[in-house]
Amino acid sequence: MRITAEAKTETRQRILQAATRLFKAEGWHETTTRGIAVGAGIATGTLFNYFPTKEAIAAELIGSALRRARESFSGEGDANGCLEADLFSLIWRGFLNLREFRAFLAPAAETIFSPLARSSPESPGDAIRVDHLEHVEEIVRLHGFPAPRSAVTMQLYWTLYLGVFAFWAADDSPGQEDTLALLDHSLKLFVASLSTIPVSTQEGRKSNEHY
Amino acid sequence: MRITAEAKTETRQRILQAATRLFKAEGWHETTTRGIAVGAGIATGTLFNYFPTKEAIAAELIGSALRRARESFSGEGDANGCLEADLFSLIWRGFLNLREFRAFLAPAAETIFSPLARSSPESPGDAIRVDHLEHVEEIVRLHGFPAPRSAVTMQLYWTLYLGVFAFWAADDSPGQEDTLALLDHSLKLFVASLSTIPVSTQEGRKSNEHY
DNA sequence: TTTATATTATGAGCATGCTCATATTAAAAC
DNA sequence: GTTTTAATATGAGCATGCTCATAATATAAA
Repeated sequence: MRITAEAKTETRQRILQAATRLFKAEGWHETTTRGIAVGAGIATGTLFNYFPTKEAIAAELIGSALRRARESFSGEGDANGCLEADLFSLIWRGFLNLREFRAFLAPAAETIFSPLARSSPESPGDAIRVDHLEHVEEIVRLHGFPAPRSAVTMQLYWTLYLGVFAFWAADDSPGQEDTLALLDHSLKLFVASLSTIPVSTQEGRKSNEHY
Repeated sequence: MRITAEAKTETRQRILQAATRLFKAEGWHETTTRGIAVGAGIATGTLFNYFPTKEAIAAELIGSALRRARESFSGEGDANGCLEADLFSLIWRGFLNLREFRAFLAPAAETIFSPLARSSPESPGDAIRVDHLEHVEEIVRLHGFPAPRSAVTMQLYWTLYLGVFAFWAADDSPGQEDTLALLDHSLKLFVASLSTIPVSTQEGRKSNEHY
């Protein structure tokens, strides 16, 4: 047995498809790795040659959905409003792309990128966080704010983002309008915080002509 | 076998003591329920007559530490600064009381009160969240703000609190000064948000003479 | 074609959180 | 003191995420 590169990516795809189907049909906790393996037509052990953990499978689904959202955001040149509007657009696009996963997302994401989980680079959710934050920083910079590299600032952004994310995952209001309200509110706070940096970590104080 | 009320509370205490010792010595994931049972001198099954889950044991430890912090806060009449200072004092007292658990707190709390975990009343961390939020609302009211019952507002508070909590649990800066900075910043945002409520859920707009 | 090698697939097996049928026992009923 | 009863203790056992020794096989070497 050697390489067979395309056979491997094919198996990988079958795993992701089976996992998607089962997560959506049965839920996160109810779906077993054995079940995914059967669905993909492989043995249990083989599954773990492709993904190190069950979480990593979901992280791949989530990550690629968010990647597509990011690409469509940059691609369509959607970055043309004020900072707040652009961040809103980026985040909301992400939610739209994750919509089909919403039902099982909360319990899955709990383990994948809980703020409590010390995010080590090997954690499946870490790449998602890093990618998202990089894009956000870029957008912030494009709007004339100095790079908000302060650990406090970006920590705060991620906290707010996760809060909105968690709320959205459980929001059954029509059109998720409650999430819209929370996202709106959270972004206002974040943008405001860019101009009101704590005294200890002074930066980003000029070029706040936006507010 | 009947009642023996004091024997039961004694066993309960032994469980909590053994759990504390093991969590601190071995860590959250490394500590097994079997180990706790042995440490408490009971059978594995008996453990689950006292606590429904492993998380519930940790939740009891965390909850009672925070309860003591709350009592010392109210007892000593420490509520005498501005709103921001009082919230700071309450939260920081909580951290001080949790200090001995800090090492294993992050992985434990991840499952106990992740924002992603849809908080059902039967979740072990739900009582902790509810108690804390009630106290915060009371403090906010004492400072002349109308009850911030808006779901958005309190959702936002809890998000910020968890963000600070998570940061604190992993913060190894001297004196946890980075946590101090983040907490300061987060509270400023929350207090500011009390006076800048989103248009859809209008409330809390008057009596903002504090800021 | 045959043999060797590197790589992937396999499923029995492990650890652990938790359950449940059964055993045990302290108090009530007699 | 004996029997009955109801609460509690027990540990074998289950489900599941994941591991690892072994089997299988596609390619390279001979």
